[in-house]
Formats: sequence, C-alpha cells, structure tokens
Amino acid sequence: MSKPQPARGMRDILPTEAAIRDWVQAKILATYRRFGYTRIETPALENIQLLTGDDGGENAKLVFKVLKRGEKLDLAKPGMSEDDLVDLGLRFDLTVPLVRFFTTNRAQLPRVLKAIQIGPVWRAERPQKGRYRQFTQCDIDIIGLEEGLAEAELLVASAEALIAVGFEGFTIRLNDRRILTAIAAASGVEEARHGSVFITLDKLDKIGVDGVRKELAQQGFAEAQIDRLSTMLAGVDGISVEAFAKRLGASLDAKVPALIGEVLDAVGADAGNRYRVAFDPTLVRGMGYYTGPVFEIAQPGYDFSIAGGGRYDRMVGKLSGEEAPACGFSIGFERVVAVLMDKTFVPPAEAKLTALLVPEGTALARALTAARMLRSEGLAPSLFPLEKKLGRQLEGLQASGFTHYATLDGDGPPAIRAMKAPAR
RNA sequence: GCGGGCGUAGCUCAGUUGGUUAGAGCGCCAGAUUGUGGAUCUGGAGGUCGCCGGUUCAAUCCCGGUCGCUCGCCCCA
Repeated sequence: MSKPQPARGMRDILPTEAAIRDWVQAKILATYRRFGYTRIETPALENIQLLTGDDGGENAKLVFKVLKRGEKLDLAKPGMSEDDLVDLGLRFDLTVPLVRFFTTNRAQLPRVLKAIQIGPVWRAERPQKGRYRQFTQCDIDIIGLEEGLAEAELLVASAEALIAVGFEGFTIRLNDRRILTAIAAASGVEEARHGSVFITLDKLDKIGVDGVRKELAQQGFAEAQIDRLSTMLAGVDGISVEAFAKRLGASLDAKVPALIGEVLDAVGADAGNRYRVAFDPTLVRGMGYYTGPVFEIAQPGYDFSIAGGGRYDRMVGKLSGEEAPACGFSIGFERVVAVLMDKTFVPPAEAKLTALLVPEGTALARALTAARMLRSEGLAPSLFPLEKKLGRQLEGLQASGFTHYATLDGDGPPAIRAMKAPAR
C-alpha cells in the first residue's frame, strides 16, 4: 500500500513553509529593487548544447535531459547515442541562462544590466541533508561593469537582503581567482591541474592542513609542491590581503590585492558592526567560469554556505563572440528558508486571519455579507461550518494559522475573539 | 557514481530466539456527557508487517534480490 510520493529528491511545500518562502522572497526582492535591480525570468528548459558546454563545470554532468518528441525521437534507428535522443535540458543554475538571455536580448537591454532572478534549478545528484534535486536560487547579477563598483554593490546588496530576512553576525569571505592561480603557480603546479588543487584547498577548513596534504599526495602531487603550498597557506587565518600578496611575490599582479583591499575596506565601512567582511585565500567556489573576485557567506552554526558568487568575465564572450564583463551573487534560497524553519520562524501576518463559524441553517447570503463586512474592516475572514466540538475545531484552525474567530449567530455583527494561547 | 542505516495503522514507534486472532500512544469516526475552547466515558474503523523470490511443516521475523527513504563520500546551494 505504498502511496504516491514526489519524485526522488523533489519535495512538496506545505503551508507553513510556503508562507515563509513567500515572505523571504518578498523581502529579498524588495531589498534588491531598492538597489535598482530589475527582475527578469528565463525558461526552465534550455537547449542541451548550452547546458553541456564547458562553462558549467561539474554541474553539466548533472543536467536532467529531456527526450526529443514525435518523429525526431527515432528509437529504432541503429547506433543511437544519448545525444541523438536529447535536445533540451533543465537549467542547473541561473547564471548560464542569464548569459544566454543577455546575448539573445542584448539590443533591447541597457548597457549595464542589473538583474534579479529567482526561480528553481535542477541537478540530478544524489539527494542528501539540505540538498535536493530541485531547489530555488535567488541571484543578482551585473553585466556590463568592470570589477570594483560591481563587486562592492553586489556584496552590500546581498548582505542587506540577508539582514532583511533576519540574519545577523555573518561573515562575507572574499578571495580572487587570480590569487588562487598565483598560489598554484608559485607552488609549481602546472596549469592543467590547478582545478584539482583548488577543490582540495577548498576543504582546508573542514579537513585541516594535514588532510589537504594527504589528499594532494594521493592525487600524485610532488612533495616539494605540497610543501611550498602549505608554507604559503600557513597561518593565513585573518591575514590581510596585502600581507598575503607579499608571500606570492611577482606571480600575482599587484592590482589584484589592491582591488580586493579596496572592496574589503569599502564594504567593511558600510557594514559597520552588522556583519563582517574578510579576506580568505582558501575560498575557492566550485564553478569553473569564475575569473576574478569570488565571495561566499556562511551563517554561524551551519556548515553550509548560504550565498556565493563571483566574477565571470569570459562567459558572455564565449557564447556570443562579443565580450561583456559580468559578476553575480546568489543567495541559497532553500538554505535561508531552512534556517528560518529551524528557528520556527513565523512571518508576520498582514491581516488578522479570522475563522468565521457559520451555524447550520444560516443563509449563505448572510455568511457572505458578514465576511465582506469583516474584510472591509481589514480582517481576513474565512468561512467554516460551525462544528459541534468547538474546542477541537478551534484547535485545528489555530494550528493552520488562524489567530481570531467569530461565530455567526443572531443578526448583529459577529463578535471577533482572539484564539487563546495554545495549552501546554 | 561509491559506501552505511532503515521500511510494521493516518503519525510516532513497540514486537516476534520463526508457531493460531500483530500491539501501544496520539489522531480519526460514532454515541453519551458537557452546552459555544481543549475535558471525561463508551464503542468503532483502519495493517497482504515496502515489493518479488528462496529456505522451512510454518516467514512480518532468516537469506537473496528489488524499490523507496535516510546519512556520509564525490561534487555542490
């Protein structure tokens, strides 16, 4: 007697969570609009070529692919491969579709596009705690601005959005892809293998220096390379970008630490004591498309990050042949909601949710009139038949969010009563 | 893609060293009592013990497979 379930890794959103999600989304959108960003939407499906290009990195392997339809789906043809059967895929992030959107609609868009996107993305990976195969992302991106102003504004706007939904005491970690490249180069790692060094480096806070050394050794890196790498990264906790740049010497362009330093100072000043911004040379970020500054926000007490982003200056050019600088910051909507659910957060109601209890035999017209009257007084009345066991009924209504009730008896206006605090 | 744990009532879980009719709490339904806030009492419905196969006189229990859920790894938000 197995009941139907949602597809693996997918989940239903129940009323309590849906209310939180609506509230979070409204807060985030309102914040971003005050920074001058405009909302855009792109389709859930994109042509498969866009998604399986090399810009998605590992994510490209996790695309949900969609079969061709009708005559184009010729299963009988010999020697069929997956590519022959598939022509569409579900987006795995919002950045690749945004770049496609920008190249498609460039003529009608402002020279500098500041876009908000909020919507579901899909990844065909194994579900796990806090990880689903469908999840919502909330991105802001700036296409058309070189590094500096864009990064500073994205960081501040995202931090303000998190503050607006009640987060505090978080830290924005900031690094730059070029600093990572310099670290790898100065350690004598050939360029083709930078990626795997970065991925291992990213785990430093989780597995420690010894863990990183061990993993690099397993991947076949030379003792000398590993030694140089760990010397460079020794005691970097809280190090200034200027001090760290000295360790790298000539392998790093001096403009990079200057830029990062300026962003840190500016955002730090704007933050005051509400949140922190810190340089972290071990911050990597998974996506292969990042070219410059990268950043991430973690919430104390949770081991996953709640926001991440960076600069991806090559992507537009790769797709359209015409370059445009781009930078974005993505809030992990699901994780923000998860944190609020943990706190059993209840969004403030706009109107008093009032159950209007209608005794048997009451004329429908009378019920509607009474409800209309309450609505005009700013309440949110909802009609239910009055049940025999009032206590039971009120308890149930209270559980689904009603804060007030009234019984429709007699001819006069119904008397609104507040629900009692739940008995313990 | 790789590894561990778990599938018994609507929910949370007991249980059987393999042996007639598989249990509790909560919830649900009906009635009584109360008579416009949760109480109490009585009665009731609801399970091919995830699915398929094997071992056995006998399987919810042991074995194999499968599906689902879950927690890690890889990777990621």
